[in-house]
Amino acid sequence: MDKKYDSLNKDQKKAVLHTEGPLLILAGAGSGKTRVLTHRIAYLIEEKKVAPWNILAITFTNKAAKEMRERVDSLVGSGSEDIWVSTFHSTCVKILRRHIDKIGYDRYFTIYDTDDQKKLIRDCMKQLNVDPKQFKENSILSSISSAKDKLLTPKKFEKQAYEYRDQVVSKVYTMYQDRLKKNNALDFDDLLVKTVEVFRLCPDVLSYYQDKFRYIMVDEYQDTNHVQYIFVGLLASRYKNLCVVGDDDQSIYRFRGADISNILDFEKDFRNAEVIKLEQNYRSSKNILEAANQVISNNYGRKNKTLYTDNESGDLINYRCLQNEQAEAEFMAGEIIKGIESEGRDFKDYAILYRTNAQSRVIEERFILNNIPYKIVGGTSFYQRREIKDILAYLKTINNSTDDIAVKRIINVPRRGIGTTTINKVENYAYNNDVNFFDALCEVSQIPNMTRSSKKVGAFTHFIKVLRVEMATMSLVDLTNEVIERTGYVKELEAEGTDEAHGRIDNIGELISKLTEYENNEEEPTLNGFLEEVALIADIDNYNEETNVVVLMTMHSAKGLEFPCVFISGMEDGLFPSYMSISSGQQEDIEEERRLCYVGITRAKQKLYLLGANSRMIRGMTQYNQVSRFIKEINNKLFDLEYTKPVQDMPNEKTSFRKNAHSFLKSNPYVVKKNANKMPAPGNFTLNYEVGDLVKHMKFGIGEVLAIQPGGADYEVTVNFPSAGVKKLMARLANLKKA
DNA sequence: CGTAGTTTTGTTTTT
DNA sequence: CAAAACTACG
Repeated sequence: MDKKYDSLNKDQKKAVLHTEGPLLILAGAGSGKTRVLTHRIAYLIEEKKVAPWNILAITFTNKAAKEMRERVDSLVGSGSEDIWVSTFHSTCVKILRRHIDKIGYDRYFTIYDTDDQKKLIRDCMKQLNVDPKQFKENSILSSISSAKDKLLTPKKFEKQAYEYRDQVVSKVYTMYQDRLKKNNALDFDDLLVKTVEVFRLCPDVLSYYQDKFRYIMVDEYQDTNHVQYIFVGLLASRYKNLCVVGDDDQSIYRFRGADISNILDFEKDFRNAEVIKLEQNYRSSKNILEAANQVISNNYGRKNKTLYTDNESGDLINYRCLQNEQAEAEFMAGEIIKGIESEGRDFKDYAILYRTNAQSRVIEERFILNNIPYKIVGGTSFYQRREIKDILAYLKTINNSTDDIAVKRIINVPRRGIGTTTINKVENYAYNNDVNFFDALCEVSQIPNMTRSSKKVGAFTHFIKVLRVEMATMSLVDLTNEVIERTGYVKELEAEGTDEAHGRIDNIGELISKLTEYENNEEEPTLNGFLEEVALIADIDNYNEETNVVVLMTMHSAKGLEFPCVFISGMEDGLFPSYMSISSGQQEDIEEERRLCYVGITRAKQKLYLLGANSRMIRGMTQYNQVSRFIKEINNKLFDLEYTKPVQDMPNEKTSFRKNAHSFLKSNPYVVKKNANKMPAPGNFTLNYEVGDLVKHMKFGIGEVLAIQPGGADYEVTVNFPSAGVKKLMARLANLKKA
């Protein structure tokens, strides 16, 4: 056997060599599970002589899939391109593109994202006269989605809808599903549901894939939902060479239907399943790992395992409660600068993790001010931007005119004088004659009282039809440029002339380059193929750890990643754990948050900061939160108390019952008070300018110094720039030169 | 039909 | 605090 397998530890090796029959690998955080998976695939191909095309590996993100393929490549040399390594969703799309016609769908279906789903649901509610005040589309959407997860068809759902609300949902669900089919569209849940449907209705198709995928591996098994569980079960039922990898402590997608019992009951589902635990952590320092273990030990119903590491104890954990979210951001910026200047760190060594995407804003503002390069992963992603969705809607309309949602999106964008009254008339006509929206538009002359707008509608449908013909002889980039040109989309933005409009134009340029990239990389680039790729992409897929920038993301997005230094921002009750999880009163909700905390902590290799703010602006309201309960679950011996300085002024008496970091630590027996009040000196450098001087800044140009204040290890300099206004800068970062 | 101005609403997390 | 939804007017 090749010596590359010798680098594995005993348990890892056991997992690699166990190739036949069901296998559950309980892989703790940082225990090298990706190494195990890649080596296992290599072993199957090299030593067991399994054909690469007989292997299916399912990962959580496209990024993970790509990485896995690359790593297998470097282990086995070649052949990895024939392995199916992809996410659940892309795997299903691949299967459905070949076989969905067997259950009465068109193989060129489009994929609806959450935005599209919401619009369609709203249309259905309108049609059914469901009061949107009484029934929120979001809650209806999540009911429908969870019904699909459980493989409840509209018919089955109707049968068990006893309550009034369920009956309403049932009506909407039935119509929604019907409209999806008419639009020749599938939503995310459908990708799984329809694949299972194909498998169940067409035994020959199922049989083909069972035989093809003799060896199946599923990563992040703790986050699979019911359909995914059924999907895997169906595929693996013939050979039973199913290897699932997961960690029940890292199950963080319950809100999306993930069912933790899939992993907890694996041994029941597959008798004689082998179970291997990977408990040695190679990632984090002892202190960090111990903190993580302490937090997670407060959960019930876990698989019994304890992570250990041979790594050094490392630094203590830096827990701090700052005055407000601005101070929190400022502190992070300062620490990063310090690390770069005095510890030789790079920007890319740092990750900032938070509970909610909204928290990124303040941090982003601070980083811009301090010239810290950063990248935000998640939130409103590129493909969710209005201008991008608009252009894509044109492409979708050209690609598939039955996609009502896309057509409606662009029918009057840019304005061409087709307003709500016209649209309503066309909509009614479409509904009454059971045709698609675009077809109705084409038959505009049949619709009564439409003399005025029929000309404009005709021009629009003609435009689309022309492009549809031209498409055959054009590249995708040319087609898109043609759309932009002939609609005057960019021209209109130029006329606006605002910063925002220019940003949108830049984004459209970015879309063009993504199209170019797609056309260059793909052997057979098609419009449909591009739209599919776009639909299934997640923001994390574009994250590149090589780029030397600080990365900001939610703890959910950070799963599977690791960084030398990690900040977790917003360690406050009500934010993390979230208000929702506290107020629901359900133990499970808090436990899920705790698992998320465990995920967050275990991302750190060397240095961990847990930060909170005394007050924080949330949705326009200032909130005073208590210290997160998760902080209290960590033994104070692990905190670097030297840096846990007290929060001085409380905002007012009303909030005095809330514990701040200081009073908590004071009342805690573990606390050894050590220089608790000492502020770090302003550092060993001096400023060569003073108040009243003119200074020069890289970005803002020349300005006048209004004030200089010592703050932490640095000076905060207030400068009035004629071009940019008054800015507060950290002296170390701003690199101001006397002018 | 389009616009500007006003009111309401919402936030966990995402393939 | 924003974005979305609504309202009133030309």
